[in-house]
Amino acid sequence: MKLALRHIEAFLAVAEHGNFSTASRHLHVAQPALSQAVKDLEAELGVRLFDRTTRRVELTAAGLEFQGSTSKILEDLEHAVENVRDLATRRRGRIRVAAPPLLSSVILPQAIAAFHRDYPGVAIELIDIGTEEIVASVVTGKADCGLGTFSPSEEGIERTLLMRDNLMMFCSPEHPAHDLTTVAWSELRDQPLIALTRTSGIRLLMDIGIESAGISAKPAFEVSLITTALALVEADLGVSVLPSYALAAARHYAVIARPLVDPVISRDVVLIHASGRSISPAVATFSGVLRSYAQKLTPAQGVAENSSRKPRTTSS
Amino acid sequence: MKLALRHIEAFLAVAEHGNFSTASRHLHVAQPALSQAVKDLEAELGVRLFDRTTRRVELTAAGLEFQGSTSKILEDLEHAVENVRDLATRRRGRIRVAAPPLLSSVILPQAIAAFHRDYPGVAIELIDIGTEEIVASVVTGKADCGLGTFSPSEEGIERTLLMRDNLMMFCSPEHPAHDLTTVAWSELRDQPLIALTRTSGIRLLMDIGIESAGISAKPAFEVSLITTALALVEADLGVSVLPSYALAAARHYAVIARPLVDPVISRDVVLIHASGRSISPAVATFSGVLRSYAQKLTPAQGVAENSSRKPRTTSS
DNA sequence: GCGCTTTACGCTGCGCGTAAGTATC
DNA sequence: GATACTTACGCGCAGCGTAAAGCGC
Repeated sequence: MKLALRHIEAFLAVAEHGNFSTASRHLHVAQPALSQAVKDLEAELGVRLFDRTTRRVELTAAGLEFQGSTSKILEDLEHAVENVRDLATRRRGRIRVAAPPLLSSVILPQAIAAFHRDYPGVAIELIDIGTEEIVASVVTGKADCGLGTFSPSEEGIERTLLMRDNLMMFCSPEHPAHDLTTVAWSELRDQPLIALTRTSGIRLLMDIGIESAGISAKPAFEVSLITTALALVEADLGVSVLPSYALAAARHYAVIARPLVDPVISRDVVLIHASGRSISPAVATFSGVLRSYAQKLTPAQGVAENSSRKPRTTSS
Repeated sequence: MKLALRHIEAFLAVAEHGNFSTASRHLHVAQPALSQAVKDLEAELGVRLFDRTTRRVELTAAGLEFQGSTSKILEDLEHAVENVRDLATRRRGRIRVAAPPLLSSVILPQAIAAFHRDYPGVAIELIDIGTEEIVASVVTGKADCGLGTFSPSEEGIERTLLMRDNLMMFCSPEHPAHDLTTVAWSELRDQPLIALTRTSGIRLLMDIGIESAGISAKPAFEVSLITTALALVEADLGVSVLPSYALAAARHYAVIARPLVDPVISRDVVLIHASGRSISPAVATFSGVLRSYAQKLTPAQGVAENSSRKPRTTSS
């Protein structure tokens, strides 16, 4: 014979109701089933738990003691189950998302805000670190998921494409390029370049573009924050090379953007999580929210300027 | 689907061992049974508890949390079961036995000592109160069992005969009655009587004997303690009427005893417990110990004197 | 290819419900 | 005699074990 929760539940129900009949109705079982269960439990414990005639049912000393301990235990178990179910239903949880600075300030804030509206119990921790540290964070488990652009050779991660975009040139509306539809990399020759620091993934792509165009542009400025770069561009101190989704970050600046061609350098922004490790329900849902926000941003692809501040239309 | 202890146990075993195979051996079940149990549990909770490939099995965040709570809960349950089993095996428990002063000092000390040797974990509470309060104590549950002589009209109690004995006259070895085999109640006429107080059950029986003999003996002394009565008897200040088992209490006194006849007044010493209420395992065992000690005392029936102090034999 | 987990499948036995029995008030 | 617990009995299904099939190393 073996102890099971049904035994405890039967016992507690009878103890609480003071008789078998109402307890059986409360448990949605036939009354003889309860008699059997309590009998089995008593046999298992070797003690009589109830003093019962056909007229009265009341706990023995042993039963009283057993009720005290088991009722608390069963309550704790309920809470444990409830707590882990809360994880499943996203009523509770934690998401640690690692992302590079640009993405942290562009897509993530809105996505996090939207997710938080729907699942206020889930704590979101945003780890804004350099792209090169993101894969390591995810693989070692310091982060649950990560955003960015990663080399296909990276191992131990699963990828989900969020969006694909091309690099664009950002410049002041007064810049001579403002009437161009596209800008070739070679046209950056002799332009004062406002570049991101070398730890940036974008900087690496920019260097590739510049090299493939056969020019050797030397950055006039090197900044780490995209906002700094945009401010410098707005002041017409030079041009910058940024992904198209930087437009979202640029909407408070008087800047325009033009697609860079020859070559078109595209960049896949993906969501990654550790392969082999299961994604938590909260992360799975968050991933979906992120995708939808990324798609909202994707139509911006090809938009060449910041229309909110400079209501001037350019041919796409 | 319904949560059962086997699910929790399966989960915890796998979590502890880190793989299904060794866990299954440890639980003495086939390995697929574990897979099924864990799978069912995960379905019930709506969360994946393990990240498992065929090569590695490790807890998810949800699983880790669930392990923390359930392992403690299952441990508590083990303790609860163990504790109530201790009651069954008499490793633990409590016996509250109500007894009148004489019995408290004669049979009970030895029986309690013997019981305590075998079951040191059982606490024994000796409630020495007047006979008239004993039934009430047992019926109301203030005591688990009671000793004494009770009217057959008493309700709500179950009786177990411990011993039957007759009233005897106790006197000094120098008393004229020392060469009598028996003493008739009528011979108590004009004897200075050392009586117990009216709350004593023995006193009631004595009064019955005196009345049936047609004499009207007026007590010279009224004492509440049997030891006091024996001391007075030893000092030859009078004779006393006591049950034969009082000899056991009298073994330190220089007193002799003679059976009282015409009529022989017998007294059933019984163990009682509340009817309808189940007797605890400890009380059941204690009852047996008491019976055996009472039987050891019963041969004393008819022994007329204290042989240890006065090595003189009297015809039975 | 080996060792682990999972899936498939048949069977045993547990536990439920229905029905009859028993005891208490 | 009414009511509530217990015993008896048959059945369905949960859960186990055996066997076969994925799936990583």
